[in-house]
Amino acid sequence: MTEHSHDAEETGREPAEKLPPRRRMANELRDDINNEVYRPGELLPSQRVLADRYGVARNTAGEAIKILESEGLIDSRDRARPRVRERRRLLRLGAERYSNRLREETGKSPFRSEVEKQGKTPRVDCPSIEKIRPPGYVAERLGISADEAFVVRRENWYFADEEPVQIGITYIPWEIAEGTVLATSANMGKGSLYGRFEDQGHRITSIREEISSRMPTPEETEGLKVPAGVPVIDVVHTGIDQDEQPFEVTHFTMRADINGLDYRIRIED
Amino acid sequence: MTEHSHDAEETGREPAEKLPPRRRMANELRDDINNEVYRPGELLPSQRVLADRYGVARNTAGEAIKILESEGLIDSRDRARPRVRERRRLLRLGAERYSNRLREETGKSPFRSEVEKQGKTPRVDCPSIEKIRPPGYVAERLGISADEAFVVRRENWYFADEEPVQIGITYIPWEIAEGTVLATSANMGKGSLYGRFEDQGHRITSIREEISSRMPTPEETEGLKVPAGVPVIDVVHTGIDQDEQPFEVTHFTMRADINGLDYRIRIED
DNA sequence: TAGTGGTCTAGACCACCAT
DNA sequence: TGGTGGTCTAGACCACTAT
Repeated sequence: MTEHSHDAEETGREPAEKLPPRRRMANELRDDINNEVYRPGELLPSQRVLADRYGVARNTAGEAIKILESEGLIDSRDRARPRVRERRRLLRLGAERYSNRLREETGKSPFRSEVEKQGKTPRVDCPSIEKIRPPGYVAERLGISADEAFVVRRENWYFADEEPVQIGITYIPWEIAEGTVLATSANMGKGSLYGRFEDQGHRITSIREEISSRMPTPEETEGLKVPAGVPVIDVVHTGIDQDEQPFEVTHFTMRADINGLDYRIRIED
Repeated sequence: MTEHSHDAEETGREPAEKLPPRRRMANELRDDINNEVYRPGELLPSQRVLADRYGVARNTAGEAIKILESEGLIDSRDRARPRVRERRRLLRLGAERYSNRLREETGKSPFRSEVEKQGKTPRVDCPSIEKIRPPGYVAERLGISADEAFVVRRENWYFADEEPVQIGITYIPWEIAEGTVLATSANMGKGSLYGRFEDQGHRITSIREEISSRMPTPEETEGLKVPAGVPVIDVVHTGIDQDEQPFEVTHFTMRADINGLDYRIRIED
């Protein structure tokens, strides 16, 4: 005697009743979640209760739940009872974040403004600055040699209300960074990073952003606290100056449940 | 006497030996994959062999493999032996695909050009055209009422070498589509979709693209044949005309293992 | 036909957490 | 302290696929 409503099932799914138990169970639970029988934030019944209700072994119930988890519908942090995942508002990062005027007016970094828009407190950490050989894809985009050139690698971690949100690794040709705070200091001062590039004669004029998505590595899962069933978005950003020269590459890795991108682009004729 | 090399393990990982077997096993297999002990495209040993080698039950070996699968490192299509996944070249979709000049010159849709660049054969299917009430987010972007207005909904499936690559759902205000091929025909003729908009007096002048990423729904997994451990990218695209009026919204859903985005953007001062 | 992955079961032990 | 999820095991049956 189940308590849920599967009366007029009309989801156009599979052969229907020939599914293996864990999948049938996952399907019904998914429907219940989508129909808000279980609401966002709500706890699911325990595995033992569910196993009983569906007439399967506890193992099997656990597997059904794991299916939903991998779809991002359910959140099983630690050993807590699984909850229906709540959809989160996304940070919407756009290209205006590079606007020179905006930067000069507010002196504030785009990440900070966007986080504050959500009433949260931004924090940016710069745990390391190194002089290294550039990775191949970076050298390529900067138009330098991966074997001969050096770059400064700046690692940045971005937080909203102390929750890790994204990582950004910035690579700067050594010729540009040498002798400046770009090569030495975590604190970029007024106008932030792009303010300093301008001091060096590189005013950001256009950008290239290459976007892709994938599942996180275990290190990223750990560091960014990415929940199960949530991908990351990679953005390889190249800053280009008034002479059409690339002067900086930043590789962002962002939790996809918190971040999105929002571009408004003029179409060249 | 294992055959693989875990001599000088120096991955800065966990408490090391206190991990549960399935996780330890997954870690070692992952290292082997990253170190190309198992090469891309190569078959992994069978679960029974692995279970033996690692001294665990077959179940447990299977779970370890499932972990790597969910990370996108391994491909277990159907019941075939799992293979180390090969990284695929991405279709790089950019904003120049909306260039009016390009369209007029080649008459070719941007998707087609990009697929042909990879030496593959593009195909676009339009299985349905309907007149409906717009979903809320579409109405919002078109600046119309979700309760009173109608739109034409055109569903498009994109293939490369007969492999499904992405889906695009285009919504067009009824006022614009009414009485034109936009509302009736799968075949858009020369200049494709945007050619027809131009016939109606809407020349694409700027676009807005909102990008996010998530795991696919079961329907998408099925329809797009998304392998396990691969996310999808959502792009909500809004076309804006010479009068700054939105005239079309297209919602793309793309397999993230095949598609990427590539924007070059002028920074307005 | 032999081997594979997919799946299920029943029972077990653990660490953790709220009461 | 009792219930939870996490995990492992050993054995089993199935459908499919290579040979």
